[in-house]
Amino acid sequence: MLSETLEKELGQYEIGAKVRELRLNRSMRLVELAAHTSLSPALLSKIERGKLIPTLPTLMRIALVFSVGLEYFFSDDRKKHTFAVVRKGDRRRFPEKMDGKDSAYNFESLDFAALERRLNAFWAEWQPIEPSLAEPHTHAGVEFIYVIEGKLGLTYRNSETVLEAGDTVYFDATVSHSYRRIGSKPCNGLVVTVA
Amino acid sequence: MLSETLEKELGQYEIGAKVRELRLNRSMRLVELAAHTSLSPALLSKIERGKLIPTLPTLMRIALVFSVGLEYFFSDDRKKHTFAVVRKGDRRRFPEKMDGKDSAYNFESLDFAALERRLNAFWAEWQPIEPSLAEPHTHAGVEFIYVIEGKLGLTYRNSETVLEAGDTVYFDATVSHSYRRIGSKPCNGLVVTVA
DNA sequence: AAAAAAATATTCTTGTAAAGCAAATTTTTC
DNA sequence: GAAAAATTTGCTTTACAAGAATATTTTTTT
Repeated sequence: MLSETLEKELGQYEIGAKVRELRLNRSMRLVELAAHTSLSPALLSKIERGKLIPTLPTLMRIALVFSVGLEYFFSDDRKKHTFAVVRKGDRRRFPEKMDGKDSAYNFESLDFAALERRLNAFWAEWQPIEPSLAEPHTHAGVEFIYVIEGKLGLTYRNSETVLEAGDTVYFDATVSHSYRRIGSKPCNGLVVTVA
Repeated sequence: MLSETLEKELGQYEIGAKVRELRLNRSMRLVELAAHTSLSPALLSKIERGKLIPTLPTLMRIALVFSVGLEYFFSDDRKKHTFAVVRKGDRRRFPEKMDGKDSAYNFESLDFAALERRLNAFWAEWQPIEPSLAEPHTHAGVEFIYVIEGKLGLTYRNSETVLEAGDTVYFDATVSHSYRRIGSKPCNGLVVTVA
């Protein structure tokens, strides 16, 4: 029998639902898909209803009919991307304030709440702090920074890079990184992450 | 037996190679991975060498050990994301110039040439033009724009949205879109695309 | 450099669950 | 409401993934 958590982990992908969606989008019958894949309608029915986990060769046959890669079944790219505007004054600002004292960064989320969370953007304002207080952090995906004004120190892995207005940096965010404002002039810019 | 083309199609993903890479990156032995997954070293050996196609539950067990999703094995995201800085003065500018007259946009690529082309960023400067000359275009993925200064008109599908300094917009780039500068003051901003 | 140890690979066997078949049920059409 | 079409369910078969044991290769040790 399949372990409890394992079944749940696999379930999240909704492989069957995706197959059914692909098929119905082309108003194809089970028998037709069966013919194209050399599989039985019964099998396809079970797969679509999540009653059975297909083998990879079987899933590959299905993928070939619909001209999708196997990654289709293991990611959530059935994105309904629309169109979203965030006005300068409508940005959600955070953090609120950390027990009285100001925090090192102020971020304003350019928040595309309704959308798939693949791309996240922030307008950021960096406050002057002790370098030691700049907490290194790590997260999934890649990060991209554009400095609009001021001077920003970015510590990546061990060494610090100084970025000035108009400079850009791109890096793997799974490696620990931290930033700090350098100098007395205001420092802000754009932070974009893609997970 | 497995069909010829089917085997080839599955082979492209190099599932085994990815498993081995994950394991060796953590200098883990087959026996250790076997212990963590409750699978036999022999089985893992076969999988890594492509001698056997694992079932999805088996692959899921492996994925869980390395904290990756199953999509890891079906896409080419074994990204060698390093760390890249583009200085303000080092941007590659384009277009050069279109037969004498200036073009509607000037883009400066914040070019991460060596990296996987998932995220592309540009610094853009929009010139004043006749609305009719703003060619609508379309490309894969999503697009994100942050207006640094000036007033930008973005036509999406049919209607135009006016963006001012600090405003942001995000949209599905597979829908036709075009931009134009509004007013006499300079207009520029950041354009980020994720394909 | 040889021997010992460790790690990986191969072979053969077995058990499980995917895949098929055929009958039953549900849904659609006339 | 009957007939037809499409899908689902239960049962059976069978392919092949997974394991155990053995062999080979690689690495380490003295």
